[in-house]
Amino acid sequence: MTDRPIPPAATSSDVARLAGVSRTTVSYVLNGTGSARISAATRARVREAALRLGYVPHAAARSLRAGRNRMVLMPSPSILVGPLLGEFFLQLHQGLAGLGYSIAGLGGPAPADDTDAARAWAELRPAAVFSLDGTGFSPEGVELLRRSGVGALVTFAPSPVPGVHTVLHDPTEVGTLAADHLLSRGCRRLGVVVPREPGLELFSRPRLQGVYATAAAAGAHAERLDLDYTEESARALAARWHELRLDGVFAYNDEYAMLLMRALQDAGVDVPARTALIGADDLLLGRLLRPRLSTVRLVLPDPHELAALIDLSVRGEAPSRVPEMGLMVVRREST
Amino acid sequence: MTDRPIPPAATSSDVARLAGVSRTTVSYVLNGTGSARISAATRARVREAALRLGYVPHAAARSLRAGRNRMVLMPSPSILVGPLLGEFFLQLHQGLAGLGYSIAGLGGPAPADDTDAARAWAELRPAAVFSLDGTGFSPEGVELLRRSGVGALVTFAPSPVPGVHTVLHDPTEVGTLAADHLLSRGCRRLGVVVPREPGLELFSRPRLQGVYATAAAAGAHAERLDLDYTEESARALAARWHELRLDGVFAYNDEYAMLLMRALQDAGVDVPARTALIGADDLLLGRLLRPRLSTVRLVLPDPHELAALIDLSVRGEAPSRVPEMGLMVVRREST
DNA sequence: TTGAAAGCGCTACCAA
DNA sequence: TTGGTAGCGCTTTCAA
Repeated sequence: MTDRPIPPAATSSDVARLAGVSRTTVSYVLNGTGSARISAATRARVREAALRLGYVPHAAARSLRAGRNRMVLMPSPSILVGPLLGEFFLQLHQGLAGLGYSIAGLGGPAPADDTDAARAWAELRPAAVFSLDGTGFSPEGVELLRRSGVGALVTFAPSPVPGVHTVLHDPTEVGTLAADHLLSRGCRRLGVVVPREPGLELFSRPRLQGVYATAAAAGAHAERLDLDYTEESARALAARWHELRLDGVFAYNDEYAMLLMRALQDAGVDVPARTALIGADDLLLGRLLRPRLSTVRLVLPDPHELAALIDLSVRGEAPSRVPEMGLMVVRREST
Repeated sequence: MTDRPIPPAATSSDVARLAGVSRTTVSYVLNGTGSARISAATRARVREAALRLGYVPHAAARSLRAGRNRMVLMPSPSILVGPLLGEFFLQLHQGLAGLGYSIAGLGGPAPADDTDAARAWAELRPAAVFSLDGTGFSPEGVELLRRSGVGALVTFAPSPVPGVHTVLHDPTEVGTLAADHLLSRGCRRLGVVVPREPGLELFSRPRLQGVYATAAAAGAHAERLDLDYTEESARALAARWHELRLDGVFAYNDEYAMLLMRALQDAGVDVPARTALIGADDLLLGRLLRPRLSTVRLVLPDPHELAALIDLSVRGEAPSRVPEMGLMVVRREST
């Protein structure tokens, strides 16, 4: 890190002075607002001056004056970046938060401080907030954000969240599809692998519920199998396999499915003959397992459609429809 | 989405009016600045009014006035969130960018618009920018950000980036360690699996170089094996295995290693007897393979130390030292 | 074709 | 203990 003293940031006044024009003119030229009315020579002088000074407009001042903002906030749960980096970011956030900083980007806050999160975002007066896992969108959070003039709130959720554009995705349905599939393969005693990792409960619980409901409706048995993301835990589970007498298992996702499959095979349990196994998320690794892993695949909505929706909503128009998330069972060899 | 009209955001003037005090007093109370000098009764009235109005301070106005900001920007490459979501976010970004929005959060811009990215961040006048993969930290970008008053720039890189707090991590070293390990296991003809995915080149190329250099120094052979993240590609590679006559392979990471191991085993190539195989990143899945996968493990720096460093740097003090990233070979059964 | 000036919401200096 | 007020950097209306 060089410690050469840094010149203070150039303002539009500095640019104006160097170019020998008024701030008005600078603004017109740089924003192309009244450009047609400014002579080419002046335009060139202003541009040159801006470049020379390394001028960068001050977003805060601009949005303060404009009364609005073109920033879209996309906070994200640390689970999305995997356990190693996720943990790192989470702790980094905590450290910075403790020092009084707010963070825009990876590894969002714990779901605990829900309306705190909303408040932090509201302070930034963004045009939109896209909270993947719904953090910050409690009723109070939504109220707060809307009253702060945030134009569009978007999330993924099983049922419409009031005041929020909800991309419908019912995690229950993942469990339902998996259970339906297992039942159609003749299974009558189902197990559901549920991760013990705390952050995942939000996703795992509904998947479990889906299996329960479907099994109950078909008069089949279903039970929950808690699992740590470790070999030991999987081994312990596999050791109990005889007494469990399960003929079909839905694992939270393909990684947990792989974990269990390995343990079952090591314990001499044949998949799928003895126990059928299906995962979720359709990771490549599922195709590399032997037997190849059946899975429930998620189909994300069209990003461009979503972008257009956000824009529409920010501009105060009511979008006609919100895209949905799709699901499909991919049958391979493990079921 | 309810379409109930939203009241305009409350300002500190609104709070002052409702509480029957001046804006000064509101500011003092809410920020605890001169709190000691404000009567408890007044404090309570102000707090009550703020709550009733759902008042949220306007970060832009505040940082404009204060001349500084407490925001840390952590843009992130979409690779980090996996291929499915990564692709989704990347396209969402593009869509929004096309509509004139700037995005803070997941799935940053392509490395192409490097100084564009820096300019976008500079406009926000954040206290710090932590760019994991160094995007935006070209010499021009750094200059731009520093001149815009950004207090701390942090990144991971193999050698100190001028003007940036660099958490030293030499990806070359990953290749070096892997190659050293393979050589120590008696391998003389090394292969290096390099992903064809474009975003990964930044990381894969140095790892390859590390192997080349180490092999050359030991008088051993090393060659590059391009691989798509698909089964077909791995199968095709395995089919050429006889002619390649390699006795040791370093795969870009554990996932690619798993991909190759599967293909090799399907082709009847014994690992490690015929060819030793080592991955990187120490993912759980490596421990689930048979044989268990050897790997090069990354040891991230202490997040709290990093947070403290950022704070120090923002406050204009020169931190004594920047934490480093560590590496270690984890030997299992595949080598 | 260009400039002067008001004002966005907030904080902090100075006065009362 | 509290209030008046200036000014952060920018855009935009109105006037020249």
